[in-house]
Amino acid sequence: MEHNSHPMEERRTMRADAERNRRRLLDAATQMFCERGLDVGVGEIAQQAGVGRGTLFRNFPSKEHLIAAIVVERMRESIARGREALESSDAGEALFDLIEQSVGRQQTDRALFDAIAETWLANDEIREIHSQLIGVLDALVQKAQDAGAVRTDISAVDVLMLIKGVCEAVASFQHVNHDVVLRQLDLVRSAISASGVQRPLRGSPPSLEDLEQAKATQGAAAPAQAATA
Amino acid sequence: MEHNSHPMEERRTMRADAERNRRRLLDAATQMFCERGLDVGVGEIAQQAGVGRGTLFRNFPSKEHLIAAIVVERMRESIARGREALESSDAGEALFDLIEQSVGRQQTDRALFDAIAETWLANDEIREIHSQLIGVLDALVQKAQDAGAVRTDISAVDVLMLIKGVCEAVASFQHVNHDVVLRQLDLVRSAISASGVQRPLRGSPPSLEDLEQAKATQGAAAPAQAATA
DNA sequence: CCGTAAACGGACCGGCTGGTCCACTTCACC
DNA sequence: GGTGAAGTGGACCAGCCGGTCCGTTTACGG
Repeated sequence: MEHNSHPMEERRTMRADAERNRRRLLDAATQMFCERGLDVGVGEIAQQAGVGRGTLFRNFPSKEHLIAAIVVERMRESIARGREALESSDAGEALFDLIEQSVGRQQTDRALFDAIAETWLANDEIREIHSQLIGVLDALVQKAQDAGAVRTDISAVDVLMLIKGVCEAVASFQHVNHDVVLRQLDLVRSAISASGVQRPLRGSPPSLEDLEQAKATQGAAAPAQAATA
Repeated sequence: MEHNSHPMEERRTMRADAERNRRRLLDAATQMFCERGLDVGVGEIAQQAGVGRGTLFRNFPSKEHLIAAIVVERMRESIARGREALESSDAGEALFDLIEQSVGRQQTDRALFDAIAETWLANDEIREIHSQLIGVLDALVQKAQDAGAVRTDISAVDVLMLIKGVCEAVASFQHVNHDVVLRQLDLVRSAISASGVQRPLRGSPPSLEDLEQAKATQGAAAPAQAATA
């Protein structure tokens, strides 16, 4: 037995040190990406994790795979927090809290959302998880709307974009005073809350497809285009 | 002519072809940065402009200088549009329009705001222009507040961050359906409009200094510095 | 026209990046 | 403890990047 597990199965067990190193890599990379953006070098990451570059590339076939792994991990966490929020009795507050939490977590994380945006189509796993995330958010928004806390003409995608907006705005003026962030969050709250709605939003509440389809149309154009002078 | 102009003065006149090439470079770079982000190579830019790399580097001592030049140009345009908006009789609408315009212009421009964020401290000229921009925006917000269209507890910086947020959110999910953008703009409008204010914003209206000071604390790490000029 | 300084462009450079390879170490099972 | 496979790490590679240099071309005043 002993090599009992079929070799064709996914790796059954990793050697303890291997697993530990993988974790270290993930942690170091997460931290460094968050602090310094997506283009920190793999060498630096490996060093920070206390392993050699070879180890990094055995665990993650390419830098992109590493990024993808981190993104997946983070999104799983987000989904978990979303599910938790769904349990709350006050859906409105739960939603606002979730938004605030998300921004707070990403506030110092320059790169994570970037990574999602850049890789989400490239990787099936990420697509899948992303749609789960939207699903949870959608349920929460729905619940908050039913509770009368949130205006009824918005969708989870709208909310997601608001969150991303705040994250990005904050990130790009690095380390703004925390008050500024709180104010932005208050403004978001004011934007989506049910009371004080004066005019309906243009268009109709977008769904996940509205993002994916859009992305597809321009996927081809990216690398091409020679000069033509 | 007289080489009348002192040689130490700024270049008085450029040779016609030189000026034309500079313009081409600027245009090509603007377009490419907007479409494909800040890390398109200088070679490609030069090629697209139909000149050699040498020409590029004579006009702009480094890639960063090129970026800075573009940013300055764009910001000047923004300021002009802001001044125009100030003339309007309906300050509220003028402000909303300006926001919508700004987002619209940047919608396909992945990189411009990035560039501002990354270079604004490094380059005195950009700092100066940026503060002018805030000034104009401030006047407009003020006027809209006096007209009762905009809630009184926000500042130009708040508005700027909102604009940036929408731009970034849109940019990172590249080419989202235009409806989604309009909805975000409506949400912003709803957030900052005077009617329907339910609760005051936390903290106090931030000023330009709140951004700069924040930036300064971490400025040490910046890449600039060598560029004395 | 002609002379010349300005402008040009692309060959070239050093450095850095993501990614590969393989001699060596370590774990885990007997 | 012995043994072999799994795991390791750093030397190494190719390609790309921003930036320089210099022989050639071009605009433009006379």
